[in-house]
Amino acid sequence: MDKNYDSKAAEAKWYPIWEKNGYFHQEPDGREPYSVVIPPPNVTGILHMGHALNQTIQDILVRWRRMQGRNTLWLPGTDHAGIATQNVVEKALKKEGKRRQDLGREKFLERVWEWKRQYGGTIVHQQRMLGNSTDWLRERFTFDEGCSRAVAKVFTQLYNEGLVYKGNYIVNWCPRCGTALANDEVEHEPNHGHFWYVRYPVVGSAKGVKGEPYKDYVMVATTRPETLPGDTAVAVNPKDDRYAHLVGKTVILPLTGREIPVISDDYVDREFGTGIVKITPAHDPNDFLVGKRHGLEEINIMTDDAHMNELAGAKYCGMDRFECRKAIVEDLEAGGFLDHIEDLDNQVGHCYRCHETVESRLSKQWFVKMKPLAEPAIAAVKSGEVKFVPDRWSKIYFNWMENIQDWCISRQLWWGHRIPAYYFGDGNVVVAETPELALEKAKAIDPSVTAADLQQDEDVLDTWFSSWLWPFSTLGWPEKTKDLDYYYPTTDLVTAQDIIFFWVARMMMAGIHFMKKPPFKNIVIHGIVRAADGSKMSKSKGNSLDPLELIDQYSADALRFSIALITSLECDSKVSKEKFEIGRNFTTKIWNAAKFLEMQIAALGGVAALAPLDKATGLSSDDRHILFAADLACRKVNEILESYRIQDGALAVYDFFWTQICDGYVEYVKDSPNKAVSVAILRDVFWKALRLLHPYMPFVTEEVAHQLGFLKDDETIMLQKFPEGYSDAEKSAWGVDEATYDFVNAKREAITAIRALRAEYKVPPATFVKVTVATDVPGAAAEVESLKKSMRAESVEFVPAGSDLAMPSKITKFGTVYLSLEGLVDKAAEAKRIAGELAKIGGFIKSAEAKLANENFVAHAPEAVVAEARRKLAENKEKVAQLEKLAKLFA
RNA sequence: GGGCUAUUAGCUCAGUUGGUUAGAGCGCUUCCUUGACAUGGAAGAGGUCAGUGGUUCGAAUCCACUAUAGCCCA
Repeated sequence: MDKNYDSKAAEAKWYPIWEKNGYFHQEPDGREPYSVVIPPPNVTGILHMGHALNQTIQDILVRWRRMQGRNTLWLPGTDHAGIATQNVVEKALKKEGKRRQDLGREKFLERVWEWKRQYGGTIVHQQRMLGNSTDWLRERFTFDEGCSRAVAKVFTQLYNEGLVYKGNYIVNWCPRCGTALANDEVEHEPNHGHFWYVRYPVVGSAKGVKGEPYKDYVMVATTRPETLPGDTAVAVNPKDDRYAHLVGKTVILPLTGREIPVISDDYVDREFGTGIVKITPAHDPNDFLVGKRHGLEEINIMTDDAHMNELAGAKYCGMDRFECRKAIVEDLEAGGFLDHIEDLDNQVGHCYRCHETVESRLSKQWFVKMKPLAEPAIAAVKSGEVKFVPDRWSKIYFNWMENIQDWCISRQLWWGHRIPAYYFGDGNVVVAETPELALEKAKAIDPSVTAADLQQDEDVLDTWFSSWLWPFSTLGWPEKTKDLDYYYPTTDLVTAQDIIFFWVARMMMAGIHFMKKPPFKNIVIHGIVRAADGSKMSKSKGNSLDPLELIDQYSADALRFSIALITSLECDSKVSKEKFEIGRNFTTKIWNAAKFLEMQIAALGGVAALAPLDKATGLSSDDRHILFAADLACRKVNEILESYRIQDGALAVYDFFWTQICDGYVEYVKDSPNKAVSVAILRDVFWKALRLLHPYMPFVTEEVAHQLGFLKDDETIMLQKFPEGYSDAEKSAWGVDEATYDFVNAKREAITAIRALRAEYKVPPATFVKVTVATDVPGAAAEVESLKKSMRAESVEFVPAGSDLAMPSKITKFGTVYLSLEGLVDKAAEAKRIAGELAKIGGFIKSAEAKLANENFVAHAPEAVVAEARRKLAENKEKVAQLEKLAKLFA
């Protein structure tokens, strides 16, 4: 093996081999399936830390299940990201001085597809760098032919069921993207705004002039004065006595002179502002509802790019909305209508794609009726059929599902699934999966209709309208495929909290509605990767880490292992670059330990010289200790991964490999009296450790497994059996039990004690010391050689427990260890040290005695707990007795 | 306004249903380049578990309130 591990070479070598040999791909068979669909990244996207975390978790689970022997599918793909992709191509067009309208719909779409072919593979390529074991043969795209067919079918079916409808409603409108947005595509952000207090004169009252206000008016507080020309009423709360006399009267809308009614509605908050609000049904969702209740006129005063139109009045027509706000405020001021201005912090909606301030706008859009779909989706989680991990996310899910609103699914874009609704004649509409079927339906209404008469809806569907079908459209639905039958429902869905509503909840609804089964059994929600200061990573802030850069610097294995070790499912994680040194250092450690093993095997004359484990006899306590530790680690890791505790699993293998194998057993093997057996054992536990590690660090484990000859050239660690520990028969044959494990731990405690004493007394590292151990622990004396080595002692003598010597000592589970300093003992210092220890133990004894003196404790606590407390107390009392005797020797 | 979460060592985080003298990594201190590894080894310092009150024989863990921080929804 080379002196250093070349991660770049290993990663570049193994991934293509895995992919080419089809290790990621399996076909339906008789085994239990384990299937996962990847949250499809945006096709315009590049790999970020969020993907790295999300996909590392999935790959760990998938590789683990595959090694367990499950038939495993991890299905990759991307989504077509309507707005984002269209924006990218429009930007490129702009450089050529063109708009999409100049090309026309068909040409423009050709351009987008061209772009997709050229650049759409970026993230898919980057995912391979991570080592993802996704089945690339089954890669899908939300806008590919099959997914598009699924979308058309779903839209049609929902329309036929009355769950899709078209209506004139107020929607969130992004004036920059020129399209409607769903409620959850709007991000609300704090804004330092103003409250403008405006006087609306009451009709019939004496009119004033500038500087001499109206004698009778109502005072309206508004945050959006530019919408004033669209007002069609002012409203007060019916319970508000202050204004009861105004209800039914008419007021004059300033600047326009238009007369509008004063109405009463529960929606009005008496405490907010003046308790009187202007009602602008075409420009505010709440006002819209009020308007419907009271039959108010809806006056849309803005264009689709947020400029004022002719209905806003000649003076304002053509102005940008914010420009118009200024102008109207000035005019109100000039006309004596503006009373005063207050500062107000409020929330303003922004487009989640381009961040433009969202406008509420009245327009004709398609909606999905959500309540009927939500009910069974709620029930599936309530009944436990589908579980959230961690469970608390189910509360968030219920909260959203129970207050669900209809979903606006039409988008005024070109890039996306065009709505399969066709118009003809005088307001007729048919909805069908294909133009041909639409024509048939149309002919049923009017036999004279031809294909040329059918006008397809201009709008496309929200990208999420295809993503919500992902778990089954990707498996071939609406065809009845083998894949669909075998892999659906998928087992686990792994995603971050921020798309529970966008995606997870909707997939639940679609899965249940169209497949009659929820799309997955477990929904694993992990945190968000944050910058070191806790802020969100963003390109504009410049605080984001690039996973590809980290891979370049530290290796993919290091990135994966580090991220697994530092993130927990429970909360968001703060990461900084230095964190990835953990994984890199671990990789180095694995490589070096492998080199050691290779050398040991070579020294013995090759693998063939190793004694088979089942015939190994005369195992030492250290041999049995590492076998016990290996057994424990295997059991633990399996159990931990069953409950998705990725972080705990990483810690468990890390500790097993580094502490148990490297710090513990490797040191023993160097001087093992029975090398052939010990190296055989090291080889065995090493191979187990590599397989335990493989889901976390796929590349270095594959490379080392081959270098050490665990695998032939044409084999892969990916498909080896995931270790489960040793059989009871093996363990009993070898004498591997907890008692031996504890015995060696006690021995190591004694070694540490001597090393500590050496350090305290500044014994030079090269100096050999004389050690005495006072102990009754059975088998202790047999460890003399390994103790001599580890303590760097010229001699280790054993005397019966209770033999008090006038030397620096420490009390351990292995016995009391004494370090001979041949008359150089600083008596005062030693007395002080002993006094310190006595004080420490004294505190414990006091509390332990109080505890055991408490009858309630003895009566209520489980027997084992009480027994343990007694044992501890006795042990420490004995320690005190010894320390007191020792103290006398130094007095 | 409604809801969720967090607060444990200088930093980042573990601590599974309440039951040892609360752990890890990084950082820090001291020492060590002996043949796997200085991307390393050995030894060590460092915490009244945010605060207050309660339940309990027993609380970092359960409950209530408070403070601080963050997120989601309206």
